[in-house]
Amino acid sequence: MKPTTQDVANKAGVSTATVSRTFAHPDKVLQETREKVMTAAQELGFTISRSASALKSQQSFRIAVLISEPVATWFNSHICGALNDVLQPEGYDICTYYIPDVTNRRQLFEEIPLRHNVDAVVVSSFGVDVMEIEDLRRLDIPLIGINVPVTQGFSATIGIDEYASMRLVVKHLHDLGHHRVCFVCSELKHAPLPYSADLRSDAFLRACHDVGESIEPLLIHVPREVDEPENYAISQLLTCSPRPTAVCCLSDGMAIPLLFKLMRSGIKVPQDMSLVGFDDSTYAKQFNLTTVHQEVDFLGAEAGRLVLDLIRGQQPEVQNRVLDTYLALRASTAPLS
Amino acid sequence: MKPTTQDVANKAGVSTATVSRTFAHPDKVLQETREKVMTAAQELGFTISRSASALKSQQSFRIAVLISEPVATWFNSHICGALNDVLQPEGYDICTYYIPDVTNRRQLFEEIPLRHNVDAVVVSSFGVDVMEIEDLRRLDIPLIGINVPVTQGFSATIGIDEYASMRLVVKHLHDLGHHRVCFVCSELKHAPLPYSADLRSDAFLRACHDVGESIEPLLIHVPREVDEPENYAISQLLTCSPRPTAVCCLSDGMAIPLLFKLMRSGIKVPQDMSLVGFDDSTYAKQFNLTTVHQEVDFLGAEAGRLVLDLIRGQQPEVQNRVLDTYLALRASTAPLS
DNA sequence: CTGAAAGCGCTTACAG
DNA sequence: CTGAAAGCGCTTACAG
Repeated sequence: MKPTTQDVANKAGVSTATVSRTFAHPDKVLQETREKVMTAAQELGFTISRSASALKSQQSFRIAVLISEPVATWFNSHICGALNDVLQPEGYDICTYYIPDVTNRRQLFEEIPLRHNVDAVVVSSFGVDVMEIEDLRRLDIPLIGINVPVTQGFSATIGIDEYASMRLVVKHLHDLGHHRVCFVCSELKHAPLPYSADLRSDAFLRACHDVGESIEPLLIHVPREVDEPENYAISQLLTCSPRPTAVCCLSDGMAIPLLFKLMRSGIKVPQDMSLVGFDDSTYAKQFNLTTVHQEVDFLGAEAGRLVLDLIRGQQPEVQNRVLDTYLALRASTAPLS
Repeated sequence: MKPTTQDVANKAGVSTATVSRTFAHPDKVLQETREKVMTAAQELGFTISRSASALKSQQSFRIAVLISEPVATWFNSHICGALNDVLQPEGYDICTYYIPDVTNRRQLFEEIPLRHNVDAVVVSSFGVDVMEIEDLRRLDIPLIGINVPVTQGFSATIGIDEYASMRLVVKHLHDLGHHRVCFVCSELKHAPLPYSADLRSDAFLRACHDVGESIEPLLIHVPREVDEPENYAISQLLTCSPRPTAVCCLSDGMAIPLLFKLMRSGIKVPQDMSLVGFDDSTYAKQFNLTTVHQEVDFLGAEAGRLVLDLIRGQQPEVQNRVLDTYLALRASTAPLS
């Protein structure tokens, strides 16, 4: 009942080879023949079987995306959406593998049946250690990193520059006359991975140092197990003496609730305290939050194009590409009064 | 170089049939044999080829998820994540197809190579018209609806009851003594589909009607093309005379920015105006927003289980399942003062 | 440009 | 419980 290349071939009066070519390499088929085949295919409601194509052509048409936080997260959902937008039209499925735990992660890497079942692996926004990279490289397929802290071992990477980004923030606050600047570093509950948070707080400290003596950096580190990180942070902030006049957050996900809680506690933003986020994610604009904008959809789309290039055996123009971020200047920061 | 069932069979001293069975139906293989096979497989780094399994067993191990808004949306990202969590361990990939336009949507339905390339189709949160349902039914695979306004034609559906949910909201505001209650209905820019928004505002009106004469419903309809819906809504609200004392929003995505803007414009929530959202999505809790809570992860997971049941030929216990929602009572609503 | 033919790596009904 | 064997539906190198 289900039509095959054979059925189409019969109907169009050609061989199955020609039917196959019509779909896979239309340019290798005479236009006239192509039209006969397409007509026959349409009438039969024929579509190429992915499994058969895959088996024969030794591709799986699947791309694994490794994530360490749930998909239902601002960053990951945008990355996965953008990857899908680029890869689906080219015939590739994206398959997300959520690997929350760092502890037995290497074991998980082995359990995921990646071997010969995916055409490329994308690592989204977490650090992969040397051993793990080796495991992945043994698959002998392209390995693409998005916002990975260490680029070594990857076929190609793309991401933002944490340090340059934090420097934008620190510079801005410095220009506004702030001296006591605090960084709120809240580790995501679901991302118990060593790098990203540390990386950004390090970047903050380095940026403060580089901007000059006049900045007195402060760090608030919200433990992972805390239920209401913004309340924890605010308590810490209010007990600082002297109180910082500007606060940077690891992400908008921290900054936005903090903004709300500060308003509630009578601390005016930006009059009493300047506040800066990171990501320019949901609501940042509506809440007038000054934040670091990262072009996450473009990041995902370009990563998708890297995947395609590498699968097709083309070396990408830039192996480790760095995307610019910019400071979205809004009303949550103001000169020190 | 790539190990096949044949290689494993040779190494383990069994037939390929036994290797295959060890992976597909371990219970049909003697434990001793199973162990031999697994050892050989491990040593060779063997994994079953999905394409070959798929081709031979006439399954595709792919589930299409049709969405009308981007994945990078609160609802869709949670649904896709939950579906993946349930279906991936069972060997199924979920493939999201984003169908934004209602205009040539039917054509798109035909272009998506679903035929024989997916084992089930999930429609997430949009209305599918009669013709489209027919197209999908012709695929002759399970058709599952999540929060679909019309359940007819689906193999099974699961979702919340819009009317019951809005009734919770209206009842609550009524109990608090509010009479002039406004519903802000902002159509999502990316979801130019007829149903969901209309459905909920209808539900609101019906709920108002049913709760009694004393409620005077008001509707603000934010046009799709408006750039800053919350500003549009607030302008409309402030020009109402007499001004409504309570506002319900189509979703938290509207309510949360509105809450912020109201605070900014000196209108105190809840003292001057009560505010209710819908979804209980990101930040709703942190912002003390009274809202309708829908258990979106559970919804997605249960939909995944429906998919599995139907693929396996089992009729689900309930064909059209309705999940309860509840009113998350928080500080954005208060008695009329 | 097109066709005949081999074969990708599994699965499963059948026989033992 | 296990094996021999057929075949799922394509693709592609080769020949014409």
